[in-house]
Amino acid sequence: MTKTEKATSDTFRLRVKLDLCGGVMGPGKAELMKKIDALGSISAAAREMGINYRRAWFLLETLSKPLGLPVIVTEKGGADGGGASLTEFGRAILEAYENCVVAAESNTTDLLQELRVTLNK
Amino acid sequence: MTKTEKATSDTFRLRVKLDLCGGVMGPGKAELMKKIDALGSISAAAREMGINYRRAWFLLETLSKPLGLPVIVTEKGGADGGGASLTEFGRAILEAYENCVVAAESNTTDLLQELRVTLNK
DNA sequence: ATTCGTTATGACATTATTGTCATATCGGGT
DNA sequence: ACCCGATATGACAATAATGTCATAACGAAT
Repeated sequence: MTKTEKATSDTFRLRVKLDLCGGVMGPGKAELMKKIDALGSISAAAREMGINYRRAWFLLETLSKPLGLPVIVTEKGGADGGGASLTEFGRAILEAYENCVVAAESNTTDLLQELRVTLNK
Repeated sequence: MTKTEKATSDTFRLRVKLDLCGGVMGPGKAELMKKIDALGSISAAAREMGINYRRAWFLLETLSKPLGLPVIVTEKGGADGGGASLTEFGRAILEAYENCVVAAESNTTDLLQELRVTLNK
């Protein structure tokens, strides 16, 4: 498995993205934002996810820009070097995304089960 | 807008993909399969979708291969040059996908509406 | 035998996405 | 004054996804 290859599970999965006027929220950005919320910095979140800071920053940028509002607020320097936390707005769309995922999955698990039976998988 | 740029609507959208053991079913492949079902050939379906035959064929391949079963059955030559139609299996996963989309959307429209209000969009 | 529209691939070009490296700035602590 | 760990970007490399062009095989109809 190459370094960038996605680990596709051998099970059936529903994958949900939220397209908010061009700012797309998917599982990756959701995870990133959750980790920022928990860890207080982009760097730490990126490290835990195995992506570099540059990319993490870029993901947040591509989410915020089309919407015209920042999903995080940041500070530079200081004792701990700085940090980042979610804006109220950022938290709102994160929550909305997670709710969507739950709602979507709760209504499709039985459909997936049916299909699994059909395919003997 | 470049030729390959996706036309992102300025509304909120839920996008659903079905990962079936690595064979991924999304809106593009679903549309393709529906058109094949309606038109009886990959070529015609591809034309209507604005993609070339090569790509259409490739999409079906990437869906079938990980699952180990063909989603279409084809024939070459003959009066009309040949054609393609969905297998029972192909029809099953197409239906499952569409059901998933409906189910997912029906439970998330109000969440999206809430978010839309929050963002004044 | 030739034409026609299709399936089926190979080979390559172009574009998009993702990853890497480098550099600057910030501000408290030592 | 310097170090540290963070934000913030630029510039480029590497990989993945998509598009384009070419070619062959097929089989009924003419």
